[in-house]
Amino acid sequence: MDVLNTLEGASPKKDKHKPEIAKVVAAKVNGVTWDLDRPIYDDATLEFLTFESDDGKRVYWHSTAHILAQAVKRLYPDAKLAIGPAIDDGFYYDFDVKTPFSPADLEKIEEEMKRIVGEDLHIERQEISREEALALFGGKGETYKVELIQDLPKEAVPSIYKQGEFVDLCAGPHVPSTGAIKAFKLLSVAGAYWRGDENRPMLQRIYGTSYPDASSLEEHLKRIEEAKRRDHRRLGRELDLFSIQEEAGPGLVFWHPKGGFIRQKIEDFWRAEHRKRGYEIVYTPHIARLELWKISGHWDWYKENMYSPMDVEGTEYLLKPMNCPFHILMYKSATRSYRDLPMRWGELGNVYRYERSGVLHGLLRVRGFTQDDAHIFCRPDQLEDEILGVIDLAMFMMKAFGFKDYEIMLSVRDPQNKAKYIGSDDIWNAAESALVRALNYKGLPYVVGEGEAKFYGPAIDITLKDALGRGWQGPTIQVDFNLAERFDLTYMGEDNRLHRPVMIHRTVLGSMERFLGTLIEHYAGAFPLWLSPVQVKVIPVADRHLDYAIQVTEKLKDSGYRAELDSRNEKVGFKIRAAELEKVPYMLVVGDREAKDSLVSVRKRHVGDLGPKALDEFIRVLSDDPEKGPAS
RNA sequence: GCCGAUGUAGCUCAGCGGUGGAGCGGCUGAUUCGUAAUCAGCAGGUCAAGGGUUCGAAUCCCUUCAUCGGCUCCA
Repeated sequence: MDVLNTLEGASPKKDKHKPEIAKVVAAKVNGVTWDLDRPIYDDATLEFLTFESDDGKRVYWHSTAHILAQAVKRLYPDAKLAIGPAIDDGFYYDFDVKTPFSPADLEKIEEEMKRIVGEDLHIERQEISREEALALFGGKGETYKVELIQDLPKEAVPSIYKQGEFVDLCAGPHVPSTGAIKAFKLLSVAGAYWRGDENRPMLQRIYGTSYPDASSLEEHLKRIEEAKRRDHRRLGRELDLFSIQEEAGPGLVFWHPKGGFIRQKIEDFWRAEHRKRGYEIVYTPHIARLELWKISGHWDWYKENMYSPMDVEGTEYLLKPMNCPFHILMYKSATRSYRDLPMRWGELGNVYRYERSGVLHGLLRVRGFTQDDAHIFCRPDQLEDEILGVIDLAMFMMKAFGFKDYEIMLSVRDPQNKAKYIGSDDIWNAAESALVRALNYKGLPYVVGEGEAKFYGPAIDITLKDALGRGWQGPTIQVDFNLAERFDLTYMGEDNRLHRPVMIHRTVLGSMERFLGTLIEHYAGAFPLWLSPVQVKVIPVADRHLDYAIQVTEKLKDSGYRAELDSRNEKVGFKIRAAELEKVPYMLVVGDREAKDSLVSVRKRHVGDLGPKALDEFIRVLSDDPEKGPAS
């Protein structure tokens, strides 16, 4: 085969559409990412990749991971290499080492990496046979690499990348030399199981990121700081919204008055919106006989998430991890007619699930939480419309809380492990196709998540994107033909015969805890007007303005706004600062000037002084505020 | 649960073998002030819990609990 060309000789400078050559990290040849010095054997479409593109970033970060591995091998020759991919905003590399890395080790490794970058080692691709690859890595004692080679698909040709003394098994591509990596930082070290399997060895994973220039790296580090600033655990304490108390137990949430207020506001909105859409609100108990959970299948399929039974006069009871069996029992409390369907029963249901201690995280992963749950019982011919209705509601809710972007996943069974799920293939296929039809009807793009289904049915799971572009677990819509079967649910059809209803399990917020946690981070604690526990802070300049300040506060309260007076004996600046830190949307400064003419000096959160206004005019400002509340 | 780190006043943190410190917050007093911190005084801690080493432990060791960063798992 003749080599027609390599990209080394290319001179992209001649073409203004091509990026500056120094910034090119790799190329795409016929759509496949390609090393710049890898031969091209045929006519091809050619595209240059820079760091600006997603593929380019991946190449850049992956190359940095190799430099990390090389540095680790230099400093710790006994370390065994596992894998080192690029991730969303950087890279990691897993190592098997006798003693875990310390933060001080990271600094040493970083120093060595700088040296490798300084050496500007040429990065060379080479394709070798499977036997050669096994001999090469086997000879180095790289047992993880050997396993990877053995697991390569038959047709795959192993490729290796060399830079100086370092060689790694890798599909590539990579930047042309180590000197291309300009700015990088190792961020953290953590344990990670080999191939994500908790029964296999725990490796040491080093995370890092890199950029073509120092200022971009700096920006990235600032984004990490910004995320820390928005951390709902921190804001929850600073804004006095909620707490989790060691004395009570981990994963159990205490809603303080301000957090409770926001939660209640959301719940009120939730209930009103559900009633409007034909839902009825129900309440059910927190415990039930073990026998019920056996019928539902939870005892067999969900046991590892449930707390141990408690003895009540010789009968075993379980704390509920889900609400569905209760709604099913209610369904069975009467004979249902086809005319009754669909029935949509919503409940803000408190459920308790056992979560392993290491996974608990603020409000986002707790042991007791309130699902904004609902179950729709419908006829098979109504199923698609009902799914569409839930999708609409979910979209409406996300919009109401300012989430503009989302990702949709169709969660299906793990094809390798169907024993984890109840029900026949037929039933699962029917449920899946109902969800797919609804998504297609709406023209919504989605990815398929194998193994992401619930034990009783497939689902549409929606991930919300917050103000920083981070993804959060949001609504879920699950189609279930199984529980109706297990509980022998029926309705009387038009034909005077008994039929089996279909169930939809769904949440549109997820859980109050997780949703509030998400919302706190999304808004950075600065809730829109309608959710703010305190909407207006009235700030008198001196004691003699107290009377007028009280009048203003009362007038606002009478107009239906949540106003609070800061009557403390402090200077205006102090109270402004306090109100800003409390993230109150509006502050009203009242002094001699205002008291004289029934004015208020308006200051808007994050914006500053808006100047004096008549009190009535300010009330109009409030009622016109776009954050006054979702249209409903 | 696993790997690593951490746990000192309500919060943020210093102290790291010789009988507990700061700032903020809180309380009290003074000040009456115009858009992100007025001044002063006072109170507040079995240094996460339990055990050990030591003449002596917040400090060293062990166990437990909790938290944090991840892994696995999830609303």
